[in-house]
Amino acid sequence: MTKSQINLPKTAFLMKANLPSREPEILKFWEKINLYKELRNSRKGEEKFILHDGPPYANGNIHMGTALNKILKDIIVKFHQMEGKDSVYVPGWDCHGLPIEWKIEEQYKKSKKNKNEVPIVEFRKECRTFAEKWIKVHKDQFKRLGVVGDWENYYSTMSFDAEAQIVRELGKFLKEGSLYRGFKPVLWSTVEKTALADAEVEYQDHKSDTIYASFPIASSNIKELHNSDVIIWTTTPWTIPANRAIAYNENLDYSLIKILDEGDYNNKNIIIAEALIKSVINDCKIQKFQNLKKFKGKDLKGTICKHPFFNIGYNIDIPMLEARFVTTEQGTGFVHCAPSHGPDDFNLCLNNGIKAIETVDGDGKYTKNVSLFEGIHIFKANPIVIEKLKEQKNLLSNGQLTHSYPHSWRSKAPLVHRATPQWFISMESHKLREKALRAIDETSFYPKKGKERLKSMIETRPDWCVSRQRVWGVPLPIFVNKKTNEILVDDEIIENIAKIYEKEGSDCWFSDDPQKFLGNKYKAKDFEKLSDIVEVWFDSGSTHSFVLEKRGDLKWPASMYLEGSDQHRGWFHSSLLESCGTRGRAPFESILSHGFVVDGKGLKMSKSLGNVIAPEDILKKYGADILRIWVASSNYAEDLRIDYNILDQHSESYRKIRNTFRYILGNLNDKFEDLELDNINIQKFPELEQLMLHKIYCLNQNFLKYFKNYDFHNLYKELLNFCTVDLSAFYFDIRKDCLYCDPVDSEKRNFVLILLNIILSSLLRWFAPILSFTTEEIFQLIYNNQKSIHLEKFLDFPKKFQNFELNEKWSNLIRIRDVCNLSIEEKRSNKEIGSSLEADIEINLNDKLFEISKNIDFSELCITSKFTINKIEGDEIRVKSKKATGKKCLICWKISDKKCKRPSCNI
RNA sequence: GGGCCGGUAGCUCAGUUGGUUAGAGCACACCCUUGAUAAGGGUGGGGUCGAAAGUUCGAGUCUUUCUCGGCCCA
Repeated sequence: MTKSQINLPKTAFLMKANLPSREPEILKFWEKINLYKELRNSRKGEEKFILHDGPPYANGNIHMGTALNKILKDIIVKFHQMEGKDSVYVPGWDCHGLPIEWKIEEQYKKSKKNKNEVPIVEFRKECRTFAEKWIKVHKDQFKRLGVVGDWENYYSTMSFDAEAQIVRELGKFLKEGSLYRGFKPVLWSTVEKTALADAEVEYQDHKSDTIYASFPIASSNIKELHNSDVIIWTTTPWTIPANRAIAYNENLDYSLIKILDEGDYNNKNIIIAEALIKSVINDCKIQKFQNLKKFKGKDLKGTICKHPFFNIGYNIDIPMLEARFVTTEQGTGFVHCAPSHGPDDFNLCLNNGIKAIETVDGDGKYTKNVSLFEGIHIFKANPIVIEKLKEQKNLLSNGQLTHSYPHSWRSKAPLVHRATPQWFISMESHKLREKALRAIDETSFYPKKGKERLKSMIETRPDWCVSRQRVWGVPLPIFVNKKTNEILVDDEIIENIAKIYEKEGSDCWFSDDPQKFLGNKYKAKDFEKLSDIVEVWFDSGSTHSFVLEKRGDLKWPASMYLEGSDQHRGWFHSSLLESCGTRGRAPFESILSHGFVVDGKGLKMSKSLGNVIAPEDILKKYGADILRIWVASSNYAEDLRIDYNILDQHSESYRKIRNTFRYILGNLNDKFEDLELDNINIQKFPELEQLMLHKIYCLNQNFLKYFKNYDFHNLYKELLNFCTVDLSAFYFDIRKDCLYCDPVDSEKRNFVLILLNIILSSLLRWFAPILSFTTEEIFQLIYNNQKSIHLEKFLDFPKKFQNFELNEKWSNLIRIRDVCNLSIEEKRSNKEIGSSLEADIEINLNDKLFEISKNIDFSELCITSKFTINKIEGDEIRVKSKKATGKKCLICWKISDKKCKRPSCNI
């Protein structure tokens, strides 16, 4: 009977969230109302916030890292939208490149198709179809996470517009002169006269000639080394003419040895690694020698050698360079470096300003760049090199060795590293490095440490090699004059190519008459058309040009780029260089980088460890909002841990939040009223409500502060604590009495309802960017499927909510309340009382606290039936509790001797 | 192997320029409530701050070494 006399909460909002099945319904709603379009309309003309999407590679299902990335982007985009900005998100995909080529080749292998017999254009079409398929898959998976964006008009690096613009971008480097032709070693078959990819290489045993050769030292900081020889060991004697440097390891110990045997090396001093003395002595059959001196590798710094052929036209300095790839596994502890014939050699030399040149032609013959050897085939050169070394008395020993060596899987012929023409963007010629470093300084980084990371990479990186000998990509739009060997630099031609690509894509480069691209201005027969493609980092590094600049709904530069921390060497890096080279500044105003997803113990996820969790598993078991909580509550500056235990904990927090909403909705009976916060007359409110308004105001300030720094884990924690500490355990608990038992027309109760409205309205907005689905579910409930929460703005709380004086007073009252709770708990554990409503508390306070407590109803505050308050000296707070006496009111459940103020009190 | 970043309760995170007994929420335990009930309240236990050494009157905080992990490079 009495239940009908009180106002118990009633709501259609169920505690059971059932997110895995409810969320797809909400997705349908967003689709139905065309949320993305509505979002744009709602912020027309407002300041733009553009988070430019780093394109994922269109291949394979998404994993936790991608999910994290997209959710974090979505959270940020939504925050800015709710802040009132026109916050546009255009997703994109990276489509060209080797991984897709491999997938298609794999399919060929399965169906026993020969790739070489398939026309390039047909092959490329299959790559395109493959990428399209995965874009579709990704799109659905991203949408399911609650990510809102322009999914209908996404961008891709393989769209005709993109391919055209990439050509224009390259044209800019070409015109400027910073794009130059250099040489870089690739694995080459002299039989097929072609470069081979790693996947096309087979390792087989091969018998090689080996030599120990001398490089006489010309100058060194170590006195004793003057007139000594550095000894190197190699299995490719034919690369000696191309030698330009010698590598050592600064951590190794080296020894200077005097050879006492008769012969060319009689009384000669040589240096080798100490750890390899024995093996060299054995190998070279040295009988007698003497140890002269030991020294550290690092002391070799600055040493310059002469080429073994310095007397016969090779009068060049051979610097000694520090390199970590030098080990004591084999050889002498010194590695001979021919930048044209080895990747290690190439990189080391490039970093030290020594460029590779074309030393061997496609057939395997030395070019005119190699004196003494021009025209000789490299596979016939070893005996000649050995002979010449002997002649010059720079051959310590030679022999043969059978070892594993790369061969072509098709012809089975041994392969060589051969410097082939490649296209580079210079870091120095037009001050690209300087521009990029300046641009980094002008960029905000979240977290700050990203700045140094990117900077140190730009500081040391070599020139950017942008050409690849593959087919699935944008062709390098370059013609070389057959007679003069000069590169054709002409804006008109570049623009002509771009225009053609805009219409039909870049496939035609491989199939159509070259004259099509050259127009009437040049004759195709005078030029060689390149068949290289642009490396894919240039593609994605150019997205700012064909997405941000080209679309009217976006702006250049982007407000933010947001990716995993590995992209400091990837997309952040390539975008920075591309943009600084073509536009003199970064394409972004800020960079946010996040760590990697690891398992609950901090280990990386791997199939073999069995600790992989797929986003799909989480969506099925928990729902996207739980995953979004995980993103928001994790510190993305470090690696992010995830396992089912962690997710369980977050779903518990979710339930707390959900129940907070449910309490409000229940007491409002799902009837929500929009209130004009400025019109609220605070003075009329009970103090407790005034205190809550102050707390809301402060929370919002912290909220804004955290949001400004993209500090979501602290922001989320603040919101969660508000729900648990301030609302559930305090305000809601205290106000149950008023909400349930006071008459519906009571003034006090109405004030409480106003507060609940304000709290609901605030919480919905604060949480909306994170709990995108749940806040929408509630919004639909209170607005009867009218509009979306995501179209709303954050509330602007009037300054008058702030009341530090009141807050100070109430923090003291809460301290008193805590002591009361302790006292009540004591009685409870003695089994004297159960519910706090059975208690009668005697509160003794010192002067100061007594003063502020005068008008306070502690029985309301501490949810007891009775209280008395006295002034004491000595202690600050002292509370005694006893069991309250009297009868229990059936309405408010308070125990009293006399009738309470509730109308139908039974006492 | 090198460079960079990191390790604070079971979990997610706070912890100012070194300064009382290292905090919060969740989880856990016990109790209460059954009018927030697939809820709610109260109380409580829980930490060698990755390890060791050093600087200092005093170190989670500064230095060094080690260890474990992550990213990038080789």
